[in-house]
Amino acid sequence: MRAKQHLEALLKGIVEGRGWAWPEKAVIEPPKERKFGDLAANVAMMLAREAKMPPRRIAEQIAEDVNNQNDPAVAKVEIAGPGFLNFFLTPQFWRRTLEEILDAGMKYGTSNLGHGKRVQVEYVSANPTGPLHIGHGRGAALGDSLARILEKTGHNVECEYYVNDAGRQMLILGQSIHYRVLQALGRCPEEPEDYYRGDYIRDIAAGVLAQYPDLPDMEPEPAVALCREYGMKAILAGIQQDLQEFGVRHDVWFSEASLVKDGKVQETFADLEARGMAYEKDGAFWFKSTDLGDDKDRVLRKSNGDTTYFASDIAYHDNKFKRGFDLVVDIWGADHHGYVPRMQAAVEALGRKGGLEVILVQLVNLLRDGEQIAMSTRAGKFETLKDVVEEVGADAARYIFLSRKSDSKLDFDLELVKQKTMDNPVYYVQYAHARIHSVRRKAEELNMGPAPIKEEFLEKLDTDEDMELLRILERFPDAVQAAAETLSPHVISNYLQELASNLHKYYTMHHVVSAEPEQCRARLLLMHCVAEVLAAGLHLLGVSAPESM
RNA sequence: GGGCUCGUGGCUCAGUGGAUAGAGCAUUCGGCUACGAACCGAAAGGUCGCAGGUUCGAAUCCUGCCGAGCCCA
Repeated sequence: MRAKQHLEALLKGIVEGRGWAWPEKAVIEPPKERKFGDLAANVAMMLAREAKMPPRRIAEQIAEDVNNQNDPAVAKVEIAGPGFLNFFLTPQFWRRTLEEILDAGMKYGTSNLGHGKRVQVEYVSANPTGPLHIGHGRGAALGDSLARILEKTGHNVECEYYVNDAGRQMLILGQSIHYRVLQALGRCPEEPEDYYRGDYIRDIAAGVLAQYPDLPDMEPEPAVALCREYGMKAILAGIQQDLQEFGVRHDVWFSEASLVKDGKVQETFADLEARGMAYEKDGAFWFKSTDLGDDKDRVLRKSNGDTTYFASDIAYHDNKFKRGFDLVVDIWGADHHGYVPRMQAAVEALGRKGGLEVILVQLVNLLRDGEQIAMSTRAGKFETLKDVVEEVGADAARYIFLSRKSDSKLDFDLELVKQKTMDNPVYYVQYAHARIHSVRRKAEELNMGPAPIKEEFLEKLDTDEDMELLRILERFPDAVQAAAETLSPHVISNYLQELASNLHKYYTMHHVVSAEPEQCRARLLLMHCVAEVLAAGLHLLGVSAPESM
């Protein structure tokens, strides 16, 4: 981060000094190979057209200016390939990273990218009709981690769970429970056409019966309503507990029914109509989504007076923006992807174009020893999130979810995730952290502690492996920022993988405790900083950083 | 039939306009009488689904096709 900024400022001055505009697409980034230096700039190539000169000629002129400036951070600059400027920075420059990490501690990597922008992240939002399954876990891990990353980069974040407590599914839930109540009493009720068959329904039925003994003798309609309310509360309480045990935070639990009750849906209808984005036709009320690129207009209120699911969703998003969020991030299952253009159109119709980001999370394929485990809430066959977390642990589950892009489907093999091998990289990263603490404990027994930031110690960090670790540490803020910009936590897990790998290599090649005292203390300082960054990164993923394993 | 997403070594995945495409697993070989071997080193393994196009340069952008998954009709 610091290195990038430093070079960009330097180069900008030079480029503008020569009368060229700094090209928007110019980048400064670590090259693929170490021999090309610490950071490479492609600015000369980007300028070729404007300057009407071959890229290498431009690069030569820039390099000359760089050399004339005698910048203390730049050891040398080379021109290579089609016109890259390859920068080699001084060890002193890289070592300053340690001071930054010591000063910032767990706050290292924090930035003000978001400028306090208000962001809502809505995730999980599963219907309260059954326990969370493994697919919800993926959305949960992603949403929670994104919230942490956005907060670290200067956004003001609020996490929300939308409770779909108003629709037909809730009626079916009530009917399912009622059916099981009657069945438990041996009354042979008629089997509903469509109902939730999971065992948890029987448990809820037993609970509601214990609390309302006269339930079986009530008229069906109030009885089902009672079952519905009781069941929803019970299931929601279970969901909340599962999420808590998974380490996931929601600030607000927002009820769909409250929107309907408060007349928000009608308000939004009126708003859309006033904007010319909705109309009455054939007794129904329509959203004019074709104006915004959808392939057909969508019904908001059917001719029988019922409002659609989409209608309350529009009202819900309207409400979100009215609560003052600058950006709303929704995390949905990929099976809802057909819904995205419609929702985006609705947001645009409300005058909030660009205010909604939808992240689609692909399916999780749950396996055991390579064999697929069937999942279906309705049929009651699924491995719940709770069971999976109990079996493999929250850390391992979260890390697997967050180490892959959310838009590719994921095989989650319970046996592989339990294994402590590189098939399950969470242990690799955690082990690096634990190892450092093990060294620290050993050093403490000998009354050795990390060196202070002083040149006589710092200059002991002079091997290739020292430099490589320093360069990676320096890049952590870049990784956090990239993760925030692309809403991709897997950028962090990739980074941690690389840092851990280099730490393990360092550990094997350079002994700490048995080195001579100044060397030892310098290395303890470096290791301490690596541990801090590992912990900070793992924290962004919601994964623990154990001191021993 | 229309749409969305994906297609990268045997397997799981990074890389989304830059230099000789990277990791891990699996395979083969090597490394603990020094801080934790849940580790490290080395070898081998790829026409980046296929075909065109855009440009100084394409795994990356565009078009068409093939294949997988999902959604809508």
